[in-house]
Amino acid sequence: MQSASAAATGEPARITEQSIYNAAVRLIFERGYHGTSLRAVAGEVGLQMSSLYYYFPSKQDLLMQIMRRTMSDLMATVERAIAKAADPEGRLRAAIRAHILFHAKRREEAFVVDAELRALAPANYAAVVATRDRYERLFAEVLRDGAEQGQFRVPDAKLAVFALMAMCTGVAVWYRPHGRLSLERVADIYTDLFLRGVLAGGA
Amino acid sequence: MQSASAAATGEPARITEQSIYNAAVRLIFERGYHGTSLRAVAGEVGLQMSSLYYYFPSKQDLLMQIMRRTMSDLMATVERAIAKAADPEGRLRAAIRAHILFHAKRREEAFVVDAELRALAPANYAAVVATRDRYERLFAEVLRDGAEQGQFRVPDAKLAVFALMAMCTGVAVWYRPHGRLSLERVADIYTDLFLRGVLAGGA
DNA sequence: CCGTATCTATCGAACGATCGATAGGCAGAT
DNA sequence: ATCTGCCTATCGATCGTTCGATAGATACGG
Repeated sequence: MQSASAAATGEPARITEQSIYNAAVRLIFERGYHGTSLRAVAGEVGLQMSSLYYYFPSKQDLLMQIMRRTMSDLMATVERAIAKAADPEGRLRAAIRAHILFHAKRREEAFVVDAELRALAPANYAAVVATRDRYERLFAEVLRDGAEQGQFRVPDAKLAVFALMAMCTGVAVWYRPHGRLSLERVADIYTDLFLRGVLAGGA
Repeated sequence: MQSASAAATGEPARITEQSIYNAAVRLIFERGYHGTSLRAVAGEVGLQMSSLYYYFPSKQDLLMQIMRRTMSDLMATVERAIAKAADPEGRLRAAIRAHILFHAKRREEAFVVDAELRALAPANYAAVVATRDRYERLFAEVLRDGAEQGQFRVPDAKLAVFALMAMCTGVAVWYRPHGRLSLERVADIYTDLFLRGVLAGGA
């Protein structure tokens, strides 16, 4: 008596694996890692908990896969955006926009990455933090380039990146797909706000 | 054989209660609500877990007390800061500074308030969110005042507050007492960054 | 000043529930 | 006959909570 999910043969396994991933993301987003039981994840997919171990070696590993996949996609997205623009201002605008769009479109995953760092085992924590630092350096370099060329005025690039990251990552906390403001509008307002903050010129 | 904590008669109880509060804040800050066991909290204070129930009716209530006390103190601090300034720009500067200083000086408590909303029972969640909304309205009103008087240019006050809150609350995530930049310097940079972003004038 | 009752602050032991993880089996497709 | 995908059953550990007991301080009546 197996429920809704799968009949099973080759391809369906991939579907099941993705379903588990999706369910885990949603539940961890809602309740946190320690607040989410594997039984709840399995129930969401229509499986018994032990069946999850056919796809994932442990709960910790499941979280780690979410983090890895999400961060890798985010990094690639922002790198592509930066590469397309010519000057620091254009690069910064593109990077912020890409970051915000990503955090809105994949808000649950993005939020989990930010909120569940604490739940990682030491080795995993170190790996994720290292990747995050590489990611933040993308922005810091754009800021420093712009400052050298006189386009930006930033007293401290690292601090500015902290501010920017927190501000834009926050979109994943409150954004709702059919909210009062369109996503494009949100991205525009945020980008303008930060750029006006760092652009040279004016008092 | 009771350890370091208390000999017991009236006054010491207050000390014990405060110790439990402090230990809970620290552990929940580090490991999250669901990742923190009451046994760990008790162990930190040198008590048996059952003794905690002499001071707190439940784990959930302990979290709720942390939230209430912290939010109440934060609200009072920012309200005082706003009251002292005359014009919208001064009020905004004062409010941001107060918010940042609070989140740096009481970073563990402040972080717990932001990060553990999900761990609250529905009724508690509603209460805390209502208080948070009142708090954010303090900033929104200053922004709207300034916009009406032509000092600020904000396309959407609510969105600007979201950005500001995320940005400044983030200080509690990374701030360290003896870091590279002094707290005053951090507050200045953040305040300038946001104010340049919302001040009228310039392109 | 003495005995007795009450209060304060803590303990150790135990509760049922739930956790992540494992072992072994079984049905169906290849 | 094997492999794939899932099951049932169970493990030991740990969770939050409750309980009765108790040592020591305090208050009170004679």
